[in-house]
Amino acid sequence: MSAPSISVSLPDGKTLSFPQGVTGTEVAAAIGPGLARAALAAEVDGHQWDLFRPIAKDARLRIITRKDPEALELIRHDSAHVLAMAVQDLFPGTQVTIGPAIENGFYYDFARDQPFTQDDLARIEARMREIVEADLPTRREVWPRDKAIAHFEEIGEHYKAELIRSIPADEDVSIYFHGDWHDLCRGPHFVSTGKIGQAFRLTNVAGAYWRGDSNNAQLQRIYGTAWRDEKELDAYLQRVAEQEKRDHRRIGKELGLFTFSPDVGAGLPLWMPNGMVIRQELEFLALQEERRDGYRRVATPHIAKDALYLRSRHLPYYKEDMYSPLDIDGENYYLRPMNCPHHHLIYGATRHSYRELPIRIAEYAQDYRYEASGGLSGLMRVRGFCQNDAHIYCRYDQAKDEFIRVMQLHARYYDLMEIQEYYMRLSLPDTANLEKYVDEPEKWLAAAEIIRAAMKETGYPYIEAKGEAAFYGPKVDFMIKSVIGTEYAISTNQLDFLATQTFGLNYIGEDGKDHPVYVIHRAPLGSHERFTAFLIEHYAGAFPVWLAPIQARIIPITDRVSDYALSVRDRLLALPVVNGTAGLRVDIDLSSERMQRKIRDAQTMKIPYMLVIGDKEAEAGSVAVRLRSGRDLGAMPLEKFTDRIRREAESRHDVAD
RNA sequence: GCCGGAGUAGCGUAGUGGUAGCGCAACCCCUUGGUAAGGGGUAGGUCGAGAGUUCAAUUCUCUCCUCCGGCACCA
Repeated sequence: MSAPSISVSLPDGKTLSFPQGVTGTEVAAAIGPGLARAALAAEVDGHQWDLFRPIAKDARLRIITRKDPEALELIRHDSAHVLAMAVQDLFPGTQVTIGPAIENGFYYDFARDQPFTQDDLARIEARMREIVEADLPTRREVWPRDKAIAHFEEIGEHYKAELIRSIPADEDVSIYFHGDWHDLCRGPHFVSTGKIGQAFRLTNVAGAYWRGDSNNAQLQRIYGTAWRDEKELDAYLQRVAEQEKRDHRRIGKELGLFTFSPDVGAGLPLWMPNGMVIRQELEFLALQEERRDGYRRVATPHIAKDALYLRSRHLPYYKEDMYSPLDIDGENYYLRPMNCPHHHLIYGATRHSYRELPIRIAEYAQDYRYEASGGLSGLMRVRGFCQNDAHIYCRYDQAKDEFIRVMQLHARYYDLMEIQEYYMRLSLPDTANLEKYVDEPEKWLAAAEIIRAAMKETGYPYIEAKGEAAFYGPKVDFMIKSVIGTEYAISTNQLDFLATQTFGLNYIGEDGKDHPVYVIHRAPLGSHERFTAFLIEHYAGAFPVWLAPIQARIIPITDRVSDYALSVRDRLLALPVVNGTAGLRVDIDLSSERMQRKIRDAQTMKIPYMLVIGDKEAEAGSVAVRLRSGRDLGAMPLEKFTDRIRREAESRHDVAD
């Protein structure tokens, strides 16, 4: 079979053929410079999945089939256009703005005074299906910029006109027509609306600022999801349903992990006994790992005077995001939003020789930030949280190796928690917006170099992002994915060259003189709050033994064995466990319910082990072990069970079921 | 903070301009049962808070609180 060719229809009715992969430049040369601007239809004999592509630079004209990753993006982008068509059809006077393809689907932002309702959404979706059914042909035109501005102003599309105004004056713009409807668009698009297919859904309406700026007017954004076929759509909807089932807010309630109260305040979680177990175990893990890496623990107050944050320079940057100060004896005390300044004071309290460095100061520390009310979300975004914080004070020549050690510490945690997918995001200052950062260009460059070198050396995947740095230095965030693929920004690490100035943090070098220290801020486990939210989703609440709030529940079948069952519990509670903060966590169900019911209750609580005890077990001095997977291990001597559960708790690795 | 939606018992929910039901959980009784819901009964509500309209408000209006979906923000 010969490769399909691309035929280009010219305005005068002639058709030219090109092989696949021809570039826009080549086509332009063949049809003449005058025509390159004209309407251009690229089409392939007998092929369903061709597309329009502007003749520009070296863009390749090629056929996109359903197998191409690009096709999905086209389906979504075309869907956004069809959504806008449907909306303008049903709600005249609504202005269009932008509508891109995004992960899983698309959206379109509209300017309209009246809000769209759920009912409107259903009507719009129905209209979209008709437009797809009608299979309207796509046509591309290239207009001079000024003509486009005048046109869109004339038809009342002021947002579009504004968009075009930001394009350089000598550039042309492309306009895509689907039937009579048209929109400014870079393309490409399919040749007709029918190519989208019907595997799409409108999902929700939301507010969104024009051009992403909260000083601008707010538009109405309609979101949709779109796929190649029903099967993909169903799989996606199922994934969403699974995410809802694993939602940490829901499971947190079901398992009694944490709660909130309007009387305490938004974003201030109350940790319940079961949730506290997870916090304690995480903290104990950090304690062990950090001791291995030479950290020393400190404890510092939750409040400080404004003087501290003026000195650290946090106050001017973040005043709006801090709780209002307490006025005590005429002085302003702030709830601390971070621990860095406190730790700096500890470093600075003593003179340090170059021989002592690096000095690593660690604290699981409670912080308070007055986060915007609309951004709060379960344990993911809170106003009171407890950070796995530490600061490393080191020499310039040690910074890279220290940074590498920090990243390796992350990897150890991820390994332990079976986090397969993660990457680092290096955040540098936005060069267009430099007033947000400390003005020390050379130090920025030097710090960025150290971090890049460290990241390269570890070999973990990373990306770079502009404009996300801390004001005092570049930042490396770790992004991790749960088993169902949701991404969490879980840990943040920075290389700080400012603290040495603001807090006078130095060390005495071999030459007997003072030298500045570099400070590494790091928090591999992030906060208890967010990390727990992640773990809940990751494990769907079925925590491994070392984290499980209740590790084993004893289920006596009859009252006759109550005494034996209680003695089993007491023996389990008395066992020392090396890694556990307080031995095994075991309870007993002495209610008069039937055994089946007790098993169900334990299952619902996702307790790893159920120890069923009846006359036989009491007689033999054994326990019948059932796993939450449903597997029945049968009766075994208590010692055999304790060996297993202790090994699991101590190693932090469950035996495979 | 902004746009939109919501708040009824511990949890999940129904409902109405004439002050509320259901399921699960809780408690009591019967049941002593061998691996995911035995049966019966009892109790539990300032219908998120405050104000207004009304003869009468859980229901309509306003303000506040809290939550949800986004946006903006995220040291």
